[in-house]
Amino acid sequence: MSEPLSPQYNHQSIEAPLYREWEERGYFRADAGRVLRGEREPYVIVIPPPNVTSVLHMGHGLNNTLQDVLIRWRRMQGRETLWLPGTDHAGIATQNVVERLLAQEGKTRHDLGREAFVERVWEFVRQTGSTILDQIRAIGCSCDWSRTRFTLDPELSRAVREVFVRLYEKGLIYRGNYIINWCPRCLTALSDEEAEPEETQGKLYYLRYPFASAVQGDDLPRLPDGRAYLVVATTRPETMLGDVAVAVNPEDERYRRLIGAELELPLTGRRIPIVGDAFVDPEFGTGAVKVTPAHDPNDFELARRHDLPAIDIMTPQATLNENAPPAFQGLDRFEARERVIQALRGQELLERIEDHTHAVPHCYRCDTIIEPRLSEQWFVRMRPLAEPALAASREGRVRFTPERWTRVYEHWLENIRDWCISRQLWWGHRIPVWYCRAEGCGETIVAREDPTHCPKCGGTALEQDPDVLDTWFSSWLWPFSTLGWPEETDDLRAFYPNQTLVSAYDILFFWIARMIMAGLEFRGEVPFRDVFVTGLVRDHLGRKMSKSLGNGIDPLEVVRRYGADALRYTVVAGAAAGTDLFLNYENLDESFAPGRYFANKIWNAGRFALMNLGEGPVRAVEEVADSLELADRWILSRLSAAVRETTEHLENFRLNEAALAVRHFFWDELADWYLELVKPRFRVEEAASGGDAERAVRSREAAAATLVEVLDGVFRLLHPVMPFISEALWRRLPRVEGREREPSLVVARWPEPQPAREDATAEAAIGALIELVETTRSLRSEYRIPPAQELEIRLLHAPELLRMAVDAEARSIRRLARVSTIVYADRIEGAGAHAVLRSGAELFIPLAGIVDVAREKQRLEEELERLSGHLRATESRLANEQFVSRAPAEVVAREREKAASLRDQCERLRRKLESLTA
RNA sequence: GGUCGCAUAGCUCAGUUGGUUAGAGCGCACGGUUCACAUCCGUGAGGUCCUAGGUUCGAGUCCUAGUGCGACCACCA
Repeated sequence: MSEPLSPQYNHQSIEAPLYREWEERGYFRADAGRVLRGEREPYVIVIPPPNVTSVLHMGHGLNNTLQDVLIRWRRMQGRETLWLPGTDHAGIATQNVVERLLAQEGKTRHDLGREAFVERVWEFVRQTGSTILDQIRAIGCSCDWSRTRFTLDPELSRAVREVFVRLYEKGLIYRGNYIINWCPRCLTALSDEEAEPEETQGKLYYLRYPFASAVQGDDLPRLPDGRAYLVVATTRPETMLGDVAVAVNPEDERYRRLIGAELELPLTGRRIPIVGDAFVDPEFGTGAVKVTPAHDPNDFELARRHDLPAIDIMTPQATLNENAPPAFQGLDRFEARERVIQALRGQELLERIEDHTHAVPHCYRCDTIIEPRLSEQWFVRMRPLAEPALAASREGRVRFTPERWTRVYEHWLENIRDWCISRQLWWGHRIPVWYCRAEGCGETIVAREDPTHCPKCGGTALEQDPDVLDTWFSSWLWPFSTLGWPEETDDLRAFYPNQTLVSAYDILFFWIARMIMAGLEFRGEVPFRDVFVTGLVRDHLGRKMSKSLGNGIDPLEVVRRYGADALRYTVVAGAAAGTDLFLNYENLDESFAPGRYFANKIWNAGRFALMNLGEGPVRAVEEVADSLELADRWILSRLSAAVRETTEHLENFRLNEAALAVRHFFWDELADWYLELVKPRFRVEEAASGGDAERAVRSREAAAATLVEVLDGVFRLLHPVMPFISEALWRRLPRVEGREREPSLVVARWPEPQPAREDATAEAAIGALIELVETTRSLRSEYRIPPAQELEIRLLHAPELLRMAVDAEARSIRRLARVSTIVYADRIEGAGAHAVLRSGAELFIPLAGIVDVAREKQRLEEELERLSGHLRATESRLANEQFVSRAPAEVVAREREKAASLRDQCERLRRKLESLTA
């Protein structure tokens, strides 16, 4: 308690021990019982589970800080608060990481075999699995670590199976042969959301397909050998080897009569028909489309309509297979493209090549170009799940902040497509489907428990589906699977639905929308009432932070250098709701300056206050009410306003404004003015030597009581955003007589506004005082008066409020403005600096010999011009009858007051100018 | 192609239902060894609130059009 505080805030010695203590005392742990007994309202957030192999990046830093602010604030409000942490097994991402490690040993997963490989991944996950969670601890997050979950935990796996079986039984899960997004590197199917379109500069190739037999018509172009041909345009010429038709629009006059004719597919010799289909856009390319059902989703649909076969010409690795002509077999798809073009050109079958920009889908995990591929996969029928999720947002049962995300969400649901959920991976939840291999049986078994025999034929030759589920198939259950579902646990009853979800917009479809669907389907209730959508973290050039660009910022490095609080304040204050946060990775000092400076300021202001307060207990403000001085009443009033503002901002998810409001109060009001104003009152001996010792003691007592009260309040307001520094200083506050204090700010109560302490008189008086000091300083700077030179100031027309403040704070004014004498005067003489204050007073500083008349005159003229401009505008407004009759009364009244005051000020300035000229 | 968002100080952004003389942080300039803090203190410069119309007594804020960015969605091969 009594060790001196260092002038620099040393976060390293403070943060880790405090965090350990909070955790040990169980402050972060939620108690379902208190909710179920009706003792407390719950407040629950589930963390967006980071990938188990990931390391903390600034996106986590931002997102988790925002969650912690909400959680800590609600906890202080007395809610039973649960912030449930955990990690995601991240199917493809994790499998890729371990496969890369194996590759370094020169092995593939196939060398190990499935079982050994999965064990290897588990080993890796056990080793690294808690890294990211420890990093989240380092930024101060108050998660309930006793409830940490992993999407591959047995309980969560059970929920996954339950969901699969229920959906299957309901007919919402089916297996089928469709075109899916295939990653030839990861060797797995992907969902539509996992295929990321990227604008790509490509080519549009115009190919000539000769007619197989003679056709009528002179208008058709002909090859040198006399055969007529049709031109088709494609971006992927290599797929022509799998063409089964050419389609044209039946309305297209150019081609209508050709429907039914046959073409000879070059390089293969196959005969393919020309079909008519309204899908074809006559405007694009030549208006004739090659149809490749096995390698394009549209062609696949078109082929179904026309009963055409699909010819798959590629292997899973996207090399050409045995269905391609021998010359192309084994070639990679892009190499094949070149060869096909060469071959066609050789036969004069390549018409031309154009540049063409189009969106090419890439694997969201490895960025390989997706190959649309025909294969048998499992799907979820989404339409029936989407309807209730749409209704939930339309009826306001789930709300998005910022609101605009509602439309994005609804648009996606309105156009939802079935979800491909099977992945050809080894790491993940195995699909709970078995096939009976018994002769002539072929039963498909979908079961919660592993079956031992076939329920149809009784045979035991069962084979489980080799595929695993999309990793998001477990994440979408996160808000309730983590609470024990499908068991009807206490946690589930107490903490579902959750209250708020905090997530970046890039996983709106992947995760947020699907959670809402799952919550409604399996619990009949939205999983959370509010979705707080955060922005992304970008670098100063606006690029998303990423490993490959090397433009990332390591939050732990920031914590090490400036402390968690500096990091937290910077990101909270810098991230307006829903907008991206820009940070310069090349200059951390600058990027994190707001938090760094503020933390230091808090530390020093706190240190100074504590030094003055000493160790002894102070009296409660209520006990010294009669001794409170103007400044005390002012700061107490301001505190109440700050409490109200901060709370309102938090309630509306304007966390940045909340942070700024606290900063403004702390720095611009408490530190800059109140601390300066009370300084003299803590020098009792000095004050007492003036005569009235008893009065000096009482004044000091009042100041101490107020200071402790205000610091206590502001540390509480500060705590959700800057938990460490606020707690460290708060604990050192002297005891207040007759009051119990909570053991920690973590569990301290959130302050309430105190209307009884709001004091318009004190606010106006101290406000006028501040203006006086600032104007004096400004004149000093304007006239280049040396800082050390003491001034005499004269006040004319000083209103009662200002006199009150000047009398109360004469000593402080002398010090803060370096003024030796303050005189109330009714006239002024001689040269000097002159200003009209908003409070109505006139300030005059005699400066004979320093101020030259010409200069002062010029300044006054400028001032007069400025003021009369405002006056004219105000008067014209008041002259407008419409304004006077229609504007709210208080606005008009305010305008009238303003006009009167401006008129008065202008008048005085004019007189002063006259006297100067005379 | 569709939808949405953004455009305010050198930079990053606030500005909540239209209503005092449009704000903050950083940066910049000038001045400061006042016993909490130079990660500080003081003072200051810097804005036709993208453009053009409109609604209104009143527009940074609402409407329309345009320009420029950005994002998301989408089957033009």
